[in-house]
This record gives sequence, structure tokens and C-alpha cells, in this order.
Amino acid sequence: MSDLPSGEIGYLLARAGGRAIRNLNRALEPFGLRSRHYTVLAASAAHGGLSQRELGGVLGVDPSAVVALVDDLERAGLVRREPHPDDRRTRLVAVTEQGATTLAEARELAGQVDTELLDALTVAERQTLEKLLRRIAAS
Amino acid sequence: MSDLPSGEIGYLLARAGGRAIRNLNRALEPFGLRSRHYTVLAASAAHGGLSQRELGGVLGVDPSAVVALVDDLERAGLVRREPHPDDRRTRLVAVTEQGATTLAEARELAGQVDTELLDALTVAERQTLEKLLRRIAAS
DNA sequence: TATTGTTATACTCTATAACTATA
DNA sequence: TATAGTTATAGAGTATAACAATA
Repeated sequence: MSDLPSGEIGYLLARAGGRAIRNLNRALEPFGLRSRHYTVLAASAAHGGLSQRELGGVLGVDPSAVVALVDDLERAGLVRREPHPDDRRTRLVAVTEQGATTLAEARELAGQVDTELLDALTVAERQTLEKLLRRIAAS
Repeated sequence: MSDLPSGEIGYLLARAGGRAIRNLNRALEPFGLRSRHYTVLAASAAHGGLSQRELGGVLGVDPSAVVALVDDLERAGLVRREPHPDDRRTRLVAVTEQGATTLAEARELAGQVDTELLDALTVAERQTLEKLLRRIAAS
């Protein structure tokens, strides 16, 4: 039926996912950011003051990688590292005003990139896809 | 509703795809192969004698990477590089008997890995997912 | 001139181990 | 003892440019 190997869905997921992040990376180039910066920025804004460890957990990114990503974002003035009130080891990542502005613009682009990627699907199908992917992610 | 950034479907695709290939890599470890070797082997078997350039095209892998993957597979005795009858530049990748045997075993594992990954979905939902992913891939 | 395979190279991503300061 | 952040490092994946042989 197909010329793809067994384990086909995994293969299709990997290819589509790869395309998605490449497209997003290209779209974010004007900001000097890559897709992982965007996810860190977005998660920080959504949760409001996560520790770096928590960020890594939420995003599935290794803590050592989070350090570098937050370094970049902080250097760009998009986030600040703030002390944790009770634990002097942990540092909370807070989005700056500039970070919020940039995030809004980047979010717009990310939405467009997704729309392009899913061009072949109807809106209902995109919702179905998202629902199925969330179920996989949760398992 | 969710704490994931816009561009969410792309993000979900990338995460699920990453999990899929990591799982497959782990499953293929006993063979000394990684997921990309598996896809090259499977595509070579399915099409029967593709050139390396064609393999790269079908799989979305850079030609220079195909060289290294075929090197590995050839060293392991799973494929042979054969001359193209009409064009002395191109080399056709043929699966050996041992390669076919290994492929069958690996395909079994790949199927199991997919099944595990999609554990949370019904069979009908998996088919829906596959159909949607193929539509994306084709676009 | 263009194309196939190849080599070299560089950059990103991922993962691990080890260190520090705190808990 | 254990945990958060950090640094260093190594391996895999991805991408580009350049070259030789051939078309």
C-alpha cells in the first residue's frame, strides 16, 4: 500500500515534526530566536515564573539546555532570572515587557507556520489531529 | 485551555516525532542500527535498487548523509552498492539476504514501538492519525 | 554544463557527568 | 544526602560547499 516502513506512524510523526520546527526556525530568524527559545518564552509567560528545572520538565528539554536557552533570552532582554523567595538555589524565569511583546509577534508567526503546514487539512481535521496528538503526549 | 504555545500542533508533532525516533533507536540498538539506517534499509527493500540520490529524495535525507548510512549498512553486510547499468556515476543500493532477514526483524520491532507510542489511541484513531499525517506529508 | 557520489566541515540538538551552592 | 543551576563535553542529526568522475 505504501512504500514507508513499518513503524510508519512514528516515521510520519518525525518527518512532520521536523518540518514544523524547521519552518518555525526560519520564521523566527528575524527575531534571532529558534523554536526552542520560543517554547521557553511561551511556557514562561503561560505559567508565570517557573524555575528552570520546571521549564525543562514541562518542555521535555534537558536542564543543561535550559540554561543556555535562558541565557540567550536574558541577553536579548526577553526574560529575567529572579530569585525564588524561599529557595536560594532556584531561579524563576520571568518574562519582561519586551519579552511579552516579542512573544506576541512570534506567536503570530508560529500560528501562520502551523496553518501552512496543515494546509491540506480542514479546520475540523486539524482539531482532530491536535486532539489525537495531545492524547499521545499525555500517555 | 492549554499551556502550550501557539504553533501548538507543530510543537506536538515535533515532540511525538522525537519520542518515536528515540524509542525506535533504543529498540534497534541490538542490531547496531539507528532509525535512519532502518528507513534506508526499508526503502531500499521496498523499491528494489534505488540510487543513493533517490533514497535521499524519498526519505528527505541529505545525499551526504545517505553515503554514511549506506556505508554503515554495507559494512554490516545488509546492503550492497551495485553499478547502474547505464550510468557509471550512480550506484544502486540492493538489500542482501542478510539485510532482508534483519529488516524483517527490525520491522517487527518498529511496529511494536509504534503500538506502544500510540497506546492511548484506538485502532480507528491510529488509522485516522496516519491518514492525516500522510495528507500533511504529501502537501 | 549538470549530476552522482563523496569528503570535509560546521552548527544545532540531545544527553551525560561533574561541579557549586544551597537545601 | 539530595536538589537547582551550571559548565564541559561528546554524539547524533542536519546542512552546505567543494571536488572527482561521469553524463
